[in-house]
Amino acid sequence: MQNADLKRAGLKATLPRLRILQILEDKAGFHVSAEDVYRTLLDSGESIGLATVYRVLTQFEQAGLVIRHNFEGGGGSAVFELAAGEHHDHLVCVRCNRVTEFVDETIEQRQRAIAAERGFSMTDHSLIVYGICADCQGAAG
Amino acid sequence: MQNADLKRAGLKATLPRLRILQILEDKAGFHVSAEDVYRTLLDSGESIGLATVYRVLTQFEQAGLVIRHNFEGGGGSAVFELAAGEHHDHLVCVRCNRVTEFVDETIEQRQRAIAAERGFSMTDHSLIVYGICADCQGAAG
DNA sequence: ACAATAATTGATAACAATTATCATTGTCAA
DNA sequence: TTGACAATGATAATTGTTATCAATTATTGT
Repeated sequence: MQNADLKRAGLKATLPRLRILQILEDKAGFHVSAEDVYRTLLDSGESIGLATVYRVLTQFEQAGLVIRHNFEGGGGSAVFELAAGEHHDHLVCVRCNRVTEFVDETIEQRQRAIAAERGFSMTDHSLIVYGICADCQGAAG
Repeated sequence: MQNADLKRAGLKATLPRLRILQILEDKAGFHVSAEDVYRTLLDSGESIGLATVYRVLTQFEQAGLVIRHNFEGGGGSAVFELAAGEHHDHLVCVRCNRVTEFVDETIEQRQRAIAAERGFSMTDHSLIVYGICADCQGAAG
């Protein structure tokens, strides 16, 4: 139950937060911007302020519920995804902006090793491979 | 000679461009923002417009002379480094923002393999490991 | 070297994404 | 239920960056 997820994160279970969490779950596996969330809520008849969307997404990020990405392009806006599940890296199509996820244990190990070698205490890491996806290669371009 | 570098990139060898290229060379290995470049020029008595700095850095990026990064934090501003030399990835200290570079052929290979497996034609990739550097771990925190 | 031509510059306005402000509203523990 | 305090939302403010456009400067042919 989402209510509990929020409490666990130290956040009061307010309507806007529940709504936003719901949307993120509905779009699990996708990457949405604050504007996307806002529009989706307005379109479904809900009333919410854009500032609240930004605030809540930031709170969710700090609580570890969602992950924020700053992919190249994308109009410069950050995108968010539910943090549920395993860590993963991203393949981003520079034509259609579609995002595919992947996990590679060899890369994970090497990253840990490299951080350790240099005395870094790793807090996070971000690997993004940009390219043109199979579909977009087929299409004229 | 920098003059030739610019010509080769299809850019006229103007004073602002030469100055900015010089600064990037002086700070080779460092990562500077547009604002940093602007301030450095003003401090050394040069006269330049901020718009020109942004424009020139973007042109340099398109010409392949510099690489733009959007690290987390850093006030949200992009940083640039001279593209001279080999491709490399980055370790960023989340405390002091210092950036260390590294190359790992195993990771490079896996990335290529992953892109190929999914039918992606890789155009670029970005790997950033965030953590706390040895110095900052030593210091109180 | 010099004038013509087209690109470049710089001051500033415009922009987009995001954050701060603050009066009003909602949540929750007692 | 109610009081205390956090959350919301409308909107102003900020920040990093890009567009505008008249004035300036680099190249090219002579």
